[in-house]
Amino acid sequence: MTDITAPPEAEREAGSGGGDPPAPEPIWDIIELLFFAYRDFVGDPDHVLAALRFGRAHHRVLHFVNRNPGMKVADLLDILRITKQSLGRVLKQLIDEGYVVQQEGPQDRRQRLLFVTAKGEALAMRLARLQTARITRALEELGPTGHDSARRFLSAMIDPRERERVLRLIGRSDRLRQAAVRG
Amino acid sequence: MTDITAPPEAEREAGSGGGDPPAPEPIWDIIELLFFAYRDFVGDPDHVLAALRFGRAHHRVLHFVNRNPGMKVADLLDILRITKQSLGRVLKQLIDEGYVVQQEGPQDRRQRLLFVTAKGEALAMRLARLQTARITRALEELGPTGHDSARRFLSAMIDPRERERVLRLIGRSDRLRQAAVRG
DNA sequence: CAGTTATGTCAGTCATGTTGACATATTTTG
DNA sequence: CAAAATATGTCAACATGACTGACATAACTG
Repeated sequence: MTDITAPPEAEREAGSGGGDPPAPEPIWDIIELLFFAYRDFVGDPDHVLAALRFGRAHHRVLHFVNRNPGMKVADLLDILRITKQSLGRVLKQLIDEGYVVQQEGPQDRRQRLLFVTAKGEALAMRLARLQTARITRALEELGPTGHDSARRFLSAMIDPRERERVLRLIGRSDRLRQAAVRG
Repeated sequence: MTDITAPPEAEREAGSGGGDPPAPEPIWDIIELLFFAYRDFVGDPDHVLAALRFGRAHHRVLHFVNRNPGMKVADLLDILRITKQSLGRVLKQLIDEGYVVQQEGPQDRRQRLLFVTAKGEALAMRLARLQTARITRALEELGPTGHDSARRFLSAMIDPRERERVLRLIGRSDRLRQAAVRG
């Protein structure tokens, strides 16, 4: 194990004469670790998806539909922050190949509520377990407070404006899926 | 602050009868937080880059050249894991617009060692400071061990096979840039 | 009924990745 | 030294997943 624990920390170059405030050194380690960690994190599912002729865009859609059964198309667009045209293409493929189904909204019949099929859930869970394996391995290295630290760090990295919304989404999804399992 | 600290943790559904091992519930919170956190993290630079008609690909190249002055094209390809054709396109633009320069290798004259210009460094630093601002804000919420926790978590998320290499790269880049500043 | 909303679709463009083939200069090797 | 290997660049074609703009349909709402 290299010296991960020894902070390089940016020996604040002793601000010599005067002039402008010396502009603190960027936090290079976190910036670069995020790049490499995220690449590996999304790389796991990529291989499985490639075999099915799917890409990351399909994964994102499948993931959030699996997590939020019965969600509206508009909500999905809002979460993913893409246009309906972009969503349309991948959603159509997921529907055509039997991973997702749409169902008329019971109150508002304009809505096409989204659900994963058994096949869709199986794939979503398979991909989630791949990513979970990596996360579990990582958290085990960090001791009992690891999960909490990671969660707090990542939450804090989200725009304050949307943080609430995201945390609410994550919590709500948990309850939704529980209900779907029991129902 | 919502209940970030209360682990939803996946009430391991008490494995009823028997059959297959019940396949533990995925770690949904970290999976989704990574998605949202990373999106915001790369979103900051995107706005600045868009104004210059650059994209993320340009950012990555500029970043690593700034961090590793004098690096070989082959090393950059290896870090980014893209093809030379993909690199070529964005690198050419960065060179044409005066952000990066190439210099013949002193030992091996086939090599085109890469350096940022003053203009290139200014942009790279500006983007890094944007990301650093977000990271700083996040780490401040986590107390004194925040930086270390985050670093250890992200390191652990990287493939064990390449972790060493990445950590060495990060450490070496710090020293290289220090030398370039003093030199 | 008129206007708004939820969704879908067609067409064109852009950014960024890919393969495959080939070119050029330089170093290394038999 | 000639031949092979290496470092880099470039052309062409293609895939994915974003985008904008325009338009269509059905259903809800006032």
